[in-house]
Amino acid sequence: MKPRSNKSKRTRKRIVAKHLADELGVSISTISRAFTPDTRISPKTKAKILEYAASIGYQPNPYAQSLTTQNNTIVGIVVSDISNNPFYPEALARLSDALRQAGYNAMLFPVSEGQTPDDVLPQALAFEPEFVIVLAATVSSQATVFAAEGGTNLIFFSRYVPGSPTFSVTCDNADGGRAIAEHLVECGHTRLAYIAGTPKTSTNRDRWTGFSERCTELGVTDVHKEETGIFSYDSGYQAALRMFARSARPEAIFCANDIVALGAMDALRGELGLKVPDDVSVAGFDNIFMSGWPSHSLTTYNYPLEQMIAQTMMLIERISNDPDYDPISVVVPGHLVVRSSTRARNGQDEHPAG
Amino acid sequence: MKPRSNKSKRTRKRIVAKHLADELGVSISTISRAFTPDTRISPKTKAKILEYAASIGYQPNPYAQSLTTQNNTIVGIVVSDISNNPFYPEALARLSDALRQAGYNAMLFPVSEGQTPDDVLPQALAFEPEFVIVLAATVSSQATVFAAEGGTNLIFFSRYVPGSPTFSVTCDNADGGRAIAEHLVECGHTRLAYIAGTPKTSTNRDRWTGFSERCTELGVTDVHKEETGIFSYDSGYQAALRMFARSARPEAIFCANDIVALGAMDALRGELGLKVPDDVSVAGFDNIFMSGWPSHSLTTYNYPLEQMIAQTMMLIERISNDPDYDPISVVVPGHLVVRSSTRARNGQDEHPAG
DNA sequence: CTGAAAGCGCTAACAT
DNA sequence: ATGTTAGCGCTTTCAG
Repeated sequence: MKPRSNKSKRTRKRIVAKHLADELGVSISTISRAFTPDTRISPKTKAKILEYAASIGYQPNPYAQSLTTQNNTIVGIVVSDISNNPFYPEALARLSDALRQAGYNAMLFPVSEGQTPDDVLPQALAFEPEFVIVLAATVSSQATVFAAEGGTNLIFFSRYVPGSPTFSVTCDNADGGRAIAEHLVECGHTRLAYIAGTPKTSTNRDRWTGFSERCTELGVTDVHKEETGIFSYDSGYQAALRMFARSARPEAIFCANDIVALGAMDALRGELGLKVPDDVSVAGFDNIFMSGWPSHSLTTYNYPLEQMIAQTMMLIERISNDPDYDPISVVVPGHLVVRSSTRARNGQDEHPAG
Repeated sequence: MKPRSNKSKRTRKRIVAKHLADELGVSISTISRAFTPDTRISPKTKAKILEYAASIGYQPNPYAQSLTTQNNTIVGIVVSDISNNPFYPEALARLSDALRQAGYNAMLFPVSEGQTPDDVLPQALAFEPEFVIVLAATVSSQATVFAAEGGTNLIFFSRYVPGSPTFSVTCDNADGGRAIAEHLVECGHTRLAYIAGTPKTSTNRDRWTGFSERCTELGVTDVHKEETGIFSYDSGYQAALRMFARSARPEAIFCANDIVALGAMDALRGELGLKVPDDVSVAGFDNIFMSGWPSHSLTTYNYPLEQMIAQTMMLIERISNDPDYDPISVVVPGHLVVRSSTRARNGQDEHPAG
């Protein structure tokens, strides 16, 4: 975190509070008060100062502010495998936007290849942010403790650490798995299959759990699980090929996410010459924008990104107002989006559930 | 940029240099020297300090550092319409990764709906970053001046401001347009069309210019230009429908980017029942990962993201070492990627040009 | 090679 | 309502 050499261009002259004070014939404190809410200052002088400041482009130095007030506007965002799922970048974009609108500044801490979130978390903690949002990654409980000691709240977005008392905002993955199970069974399918994503992730685990449990409840026991190493197009593609190379072919496939589903679908149609949904139904999870394209028109479970962002911001506000607010897991439900990749029964069709 | 209320959890006790000084029986200055390169300090004490610091997780306060040294590690990244093109998020992710590896910290400044980059740039400038990278957006020359006055270097990524002396790193859009033109003509097409993207962008303009100019050079004069308001799937979809509602249908279409091309392709195949490339050839620009999917297998021009990031980092290093380095425009060439959305002639096929 | 002292730009008591 | 003073945690002369 050490400052870099920064030879000034010409003679970079920064405008500081003293300049305004001299120019307007007031003290430096008064300048400060004009920029600090809930402080005693006459509206007249405040207006005068603000106006002059705007005209010359003065803004209080945030580093000095942080130093004196002992707090700052920075929220760290730790992200990993961002380009793997087209949904993460959007989450990142919206999150940082929401943060900015709430007066925070998002600082990005990408986890590079070969690194773990634990490697980059300290860098984020150096800025002593009130919050660090961990997006699509897991962090050791060790690191969690470090953060807590520094007074930083870790918020897991779209992931959670089971058993560990941390803040998290996730999609209701189990409910999604259940919804898909119901839908496929309703379509009349009895030989089902699941194509998995990254094994150790909570998303993968919970989607499978919800799916298989609901299947059992509905009396469907022929549910195959096909493992893959990772959430990816190619994973889905290869998994589908493997499954259909066997004799017992499924009638319907639920994929761990849309990307995997899209891959599976392309393998089924392109490589195996099967028709979707006539020969096999395919469903995904996330409802990424490509899933709505006519080329795939994928049935899926909508990932409630908007609400998750909103919940995250609410959480941040709550914690900010009450530092002793206890860790909670916010689980946001999504909804089924039926398109034409699953066999429609009785004229049932696009059924916009939300 | 004003600090937010931040009541401490329990009694948040930050570790500061004085603590180490007391504990190790040295002065604060010595602690500082242990973390500052090129300073006189005995290797022994330095090692002792660094070791102890690591054990208790001490890091110098970056705010204090910035205040005293008058420089910082922050690089602002101004981004807009990030979710419109799946390529931007990747650029963002890689850029911030590269920055971090170079010792910088990426701070995100998203341009929200209804805002312009000019609205958020001041927020970035408040942190007095040495650099602000402007991604996929344009900034008024007015704002450019403000930045320069504060000593901040603006670097346009994937955009440039014609005529204005600024730093920019762009893809060779004109070359790409030319390459596609050559390819389509080589395929034997004579009635060509271009589906545009966001009108005022340099990417859209340059791709069209290169394309149309090369067509002319090659003696092909029947080139239609179909405008759209924006780079999007739907733009491509609708534009294709409009074009094919007319009597003079093109034989080949070059789309301003892959997203537009994918939309056009789906309209052609799904809605109009045409075959690609048998009835019409379609080419895009960017080579986003979906373009390689079997479902579309789109011929395109590879966007040299990797090299552009590398060039950007080189630029940053140069400017950092020589603050009077004059503004330059770095233009990075990509290469043609032929897939099966364009009619192959003489057994010509996937021809990996890079 | 190390310590003491000054000061970066600002905010927050404390006076007035 | 405004000015004065004392730091925030660090780096950097300047002494030694």
